[in-house]
Amino acid sequence: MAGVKDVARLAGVSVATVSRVLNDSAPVTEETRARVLAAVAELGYRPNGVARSLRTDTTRTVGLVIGDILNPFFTELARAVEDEARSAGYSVVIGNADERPGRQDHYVRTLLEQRVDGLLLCPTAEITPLVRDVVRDGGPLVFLDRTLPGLDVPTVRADGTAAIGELVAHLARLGHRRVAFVSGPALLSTGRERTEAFVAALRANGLPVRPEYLEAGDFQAASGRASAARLLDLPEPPEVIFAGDNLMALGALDEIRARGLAIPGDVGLASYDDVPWFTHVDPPVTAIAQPVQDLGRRAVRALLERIARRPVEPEVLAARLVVRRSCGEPGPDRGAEDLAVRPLGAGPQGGDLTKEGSGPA
Amino acid sequence: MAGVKDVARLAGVSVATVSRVLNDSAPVTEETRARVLAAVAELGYRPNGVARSLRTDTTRTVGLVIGDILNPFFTELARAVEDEARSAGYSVVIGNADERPGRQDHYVRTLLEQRVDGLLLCPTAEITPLVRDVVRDGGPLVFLDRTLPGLDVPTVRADGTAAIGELVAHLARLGHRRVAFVSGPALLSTGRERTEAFVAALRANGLPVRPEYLEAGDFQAASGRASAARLLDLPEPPEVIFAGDNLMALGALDEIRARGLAIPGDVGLASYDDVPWFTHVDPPVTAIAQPVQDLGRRAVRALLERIARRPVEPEVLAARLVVRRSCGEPGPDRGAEDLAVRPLGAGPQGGDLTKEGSGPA
DNA sequence: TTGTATGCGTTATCAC
DNA sequence: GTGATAACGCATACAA
Repeated sequence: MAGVKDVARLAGVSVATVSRVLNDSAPVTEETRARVLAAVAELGYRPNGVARSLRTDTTRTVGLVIGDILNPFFTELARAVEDEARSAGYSVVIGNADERPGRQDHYVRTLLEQRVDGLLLCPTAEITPLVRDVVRDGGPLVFLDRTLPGLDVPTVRADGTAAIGELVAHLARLGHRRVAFVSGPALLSTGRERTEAFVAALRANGLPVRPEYLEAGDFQAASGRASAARLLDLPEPPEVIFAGDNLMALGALDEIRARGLAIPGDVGLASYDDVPWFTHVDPPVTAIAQPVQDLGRRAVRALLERIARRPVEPEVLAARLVVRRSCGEPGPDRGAEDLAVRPLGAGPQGGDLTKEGSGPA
Repeated sequence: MAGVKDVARLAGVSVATVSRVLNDSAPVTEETRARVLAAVAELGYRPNGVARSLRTDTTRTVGLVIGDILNPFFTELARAVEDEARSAGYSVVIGNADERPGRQDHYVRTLLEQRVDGLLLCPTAEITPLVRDVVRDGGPLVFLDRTLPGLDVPTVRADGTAAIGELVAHLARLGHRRVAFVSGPALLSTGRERTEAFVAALRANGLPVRPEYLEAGDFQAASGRASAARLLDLPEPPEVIFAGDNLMALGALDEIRARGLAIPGDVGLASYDDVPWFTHVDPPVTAIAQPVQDLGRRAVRALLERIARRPVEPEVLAARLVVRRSCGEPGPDRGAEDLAVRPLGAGPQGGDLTKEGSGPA
């Protein structure tokens, strides 16, 4: 493959001049510039990014380690991160931890060895020694979506406390008293916080807090299904199951369907995370939507600041409740107006409506 | 950051020995090896992959350019590719073309400059000059999911001809005669082939082929919605709309719901691609499932062969029909047994059942 | 078994 | 405005 040398020879200039033209790092005669460009085109020269990175000690690349690439929340997040990074001239290398600390470490290590300029990490449950090391080293690092306890790292995340409060109040208003929650891993901020917010909301609304209604899942569909099964097998099963993320909601849905139960007649369902297909489930699923685009955008901006060695503040965005009809909300069994029909890709946070499904006027 | 030199100095050996220990590329005394490893640990040394790649002319990295990261088909594919690549010691860098030739080229260029060892490309509709160049250069390249006409590149893809034939026969048996198809871009093999198979199947089943029932979409949700709108506005609208991919099916679903139409009463719906939530739509969506895992796995294997400079044959896998109830299939309106409840992540091609939803015995 | 020295392709420093 | 050359961090050919 052709290198700067070949280009230089063909254009009758030095390698230094070629480099100057390619990076316009110094003034060059219009004529020589043309000759160089012609040579580049003729040889089909493609600069060697590896060599360039070695020399400049920068890769114009950031790493993004997500929890689970099959989770629509994370793919939307990845999409947002990529858009923002690209517009800043950075490439994004995605690593899929699959919610496994081992995999996470694999990618963190790989990305670090690839010398990415910065790292966006949605940490898995455990604080691994590697992550601790990386934090200590002080390289550009931003936690996204999740925090880890006791680690001083700038974090961009959403807070669902208020939305969960609204949801529980909403359920209470609908007359429900037995509400169960399938949480994520307690070691994860997103797991712990949602549980705490849920319990607090129960208390605030005068609903009983029953330990057997607090299931511990792992954000994957299978655990949602297993938890739903245990809840439904209880002598006194809950009236509503609130899943801690969209995959566990899918799992719960699987279990409910498999038992031939009706929603919300036999059991209601609500979910943390909103995904496009929730509007097409029968009945449409009441959910809490995170500001995914914003999360991604801000995380990239924060990381770029860190890369520039500037300090950044943690950012906490608010999630919001989207009322549909899976919890026994009043409204027609089927209708046009009460189904959110938002353009896909616009993301859940577009618009300022906080309620859907109020039915025809 | 610490380099081999520092490690060498601390361990009291030469840089060559350090390298030998780290890559065990040559025999080293157990004792010196221990000293080196100790030094590595003490310094928290992380090898510089950039320098290594420059020296060895290999990055142990492959590029994967997908059509759209918000499309579950592609994320499942990416997942499969990553798994297979990782087990072969390769990292995967994902680029999201967003179905735009410009973006595709951006990532192809970036990946090439990053000197990935091989490239997996799901080409967008147009043959761009860049892609033509890359093909001509003859580097390790494999097309995945889609082919481009007139380009001699090894391709791994699924063929839905038989499954589409089955679907149309299925619809004919249900008594439908007016069936419309929303295709992907005609420039894409996946767009063209599905259309051709559809038309051929109509003829084979004695159903009329009406030009106004052939809509041209672009594999994105918005186009599915627009196409559905046009079809439903026809003086004689189709009885069933068959969407060329899952996103256009989602768009069509949006439009149908927005009009307050009943499925399958007012209009039936079928989709190419199967996704987990199709089982939870009301009614569950009849679909054609692609062997996504296999596609990803085989593509990686093919690429590794090309990296090793060995020739590979194109691979064509079969898609299969999954009958549910969105086309007026008989069966209860709701039930446990007729809803596919497959573990998420196992993927649509697990098992050999070709029908779901036959109802209780 | 170990050490020395060269070069990978580029950018940047310094002279001219 | 341009050219010669050192250096980036590592792997390896060759020497010992």
